[in-house]
Formats: sequence, C-alpha cells, structure tokens
Amino acid sequence: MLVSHMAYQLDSIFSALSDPTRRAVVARLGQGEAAVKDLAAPHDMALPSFLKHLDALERAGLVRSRKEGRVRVCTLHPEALGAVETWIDQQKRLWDGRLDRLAALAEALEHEEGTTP
Amino acid sequence: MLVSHMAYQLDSIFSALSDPTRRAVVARLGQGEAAVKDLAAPHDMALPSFLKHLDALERAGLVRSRKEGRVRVCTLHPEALGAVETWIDQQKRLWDGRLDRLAALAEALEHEEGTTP
DNA sequence: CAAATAGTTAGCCACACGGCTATCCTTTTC
DNA sequence: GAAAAGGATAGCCGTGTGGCTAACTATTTG
Repeated sequence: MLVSHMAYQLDSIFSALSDPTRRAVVARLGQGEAAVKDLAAPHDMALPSFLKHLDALERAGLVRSRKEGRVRVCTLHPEALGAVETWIDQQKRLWDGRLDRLAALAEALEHEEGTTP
Repeated sequence: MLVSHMAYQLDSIFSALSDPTRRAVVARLGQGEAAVKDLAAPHDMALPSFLKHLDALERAGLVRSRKEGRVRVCTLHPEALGAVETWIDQQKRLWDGRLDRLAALAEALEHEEGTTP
C-alpha cells in the first residue's frame, strides 16, 4: 500500500468527515443500514442537498448503497476509517520517535557532563 | 466536554487534515518545531498561499506559533488529534454495540426456536 | 391505470478555498 | 543607516461546496 495511493483517499475521507451532517449520517449508519429517506429525515434540508452529502460519503468509501426497488439502501463501511487511524498512528510514531531522540540526547549530554568544559 | 462544543472543533480539524500540504506540515512538525520559511520550503507555492495552510492548521488547534524576532516558529499540538480519535472510537462503539445487539437477537431467536410456530 | 412515493438530474446562487502578485512592515545584517 | 531576510496583508481569480427549486424517472400502491 503506497503512501501516494492513500493520500487521495485521505483527502476525500477527511473532507467527508469535516461536515457535521455527514458525521451524523456515519453515526446513524453505525446502528445499521437505512434508506436515503430515513437518513435524510433528521436533517433540515432539501433532498437533493442531502444527496450531495451522501455522494461525498460514498466517494470517500465510507458508505456504499444498493438499490432495492425505488429505495436506495445505504450501508456503513467502517473499514474506510482505518485509513484515518493509520495516518494518526504514523504521526504518533513520528512524535514519539522525536521524544525518544530527545531523551537519548539528554542522556548523552549527562554522561558527557564535565568532560567538555 | 459537550458534544456540541466538539462539533465545531471536529469540523476545522477534519477540514485542516483534508489537504496533503497540511498533512505534510503536521508530519514535519512531528519531528520538532520549525520556522515558517523552513516549513514552506518543500512546498512549491508562494509564501502567502502557504500561510493560508498554516492558518487553517492553527485555527484547528493542530499548530501553535510564537514570534521570535522576525521569525515565526511553529509547534505541533498533537493533543488536537485526540478529538479525532475520540470521535472514531465513539463510532466504533456504536458499530460494535450494533453487532452485540445482533448477536443477542440471534441468541434470543435460537432459544425461542420451536416455541412459537 | 392513476396517484403517490422515492430518488435523480439539471441548473442557479452565494460564498469558501487555494492559488497568485504586489506591497508593506519588522528585524537582522553588513 | 541601507539593504536583505522573513513574514504579513490586500486583493484578484478560477474552481469547489452547500444550499435551493423545478422538472423528470421509476417503482409501489390504491
């Protein structure tokens, strides 16, 4: 899994999650799949506007949907959140690594104490 | 910590992280603080453009900066990422809770088997 | 089959975003 | 003290985003 491949994914995932309506949809779908109409109900906006939010979530791979008759049923794909977690973990490792090097440096200086006036 | 307070924060944090330039800056600052000029160097854009990215990171609380003479020194504030992790963990709990209920339902059905023809 | 339901598509609008240049303001440095 | 360095600010420009209405398609349902 090349980082450059992930980058585009991360763009759309972070972007999708940057909106409260879309985060609410993710939370709702965490309880189980739902039809577009039911997903849209709690949100005070016209359906076409809401559909754009769903599109964003689908483009990010967070949600998938299938059509059953005239109803579109949406399902959460929580694995997509894994990309975010992975990225955060990488940042933590960078951060911790930096702290480790600082500690090593501090220790080195201590051992050297008094030898280089 | 009220959810409604977090919501606005999450907006700006997710939004800040939705751009590769800004994620690169976060990664860079994970190694230690740096001056604006040095942060900007790897990114092929004019300084004012880059400053907007820094602004986004500061507004999200991911980066803070202080002025030393004519140089602005930027520092990572990794705690801000905690808001993201918290949100993801909440979603996982929702998801897992749903699976638990499904399992409970399945078990209940099994016990009931044959008693309700 | 007619009407209601559930989406879908097209197109409009205001405003945010990401890039730029040009200019200005401090602080160093020579 | 003049010039260079490091940012900051203002303003322009094309594109993207989030909202809307209106009109259309495809399924159910009465």
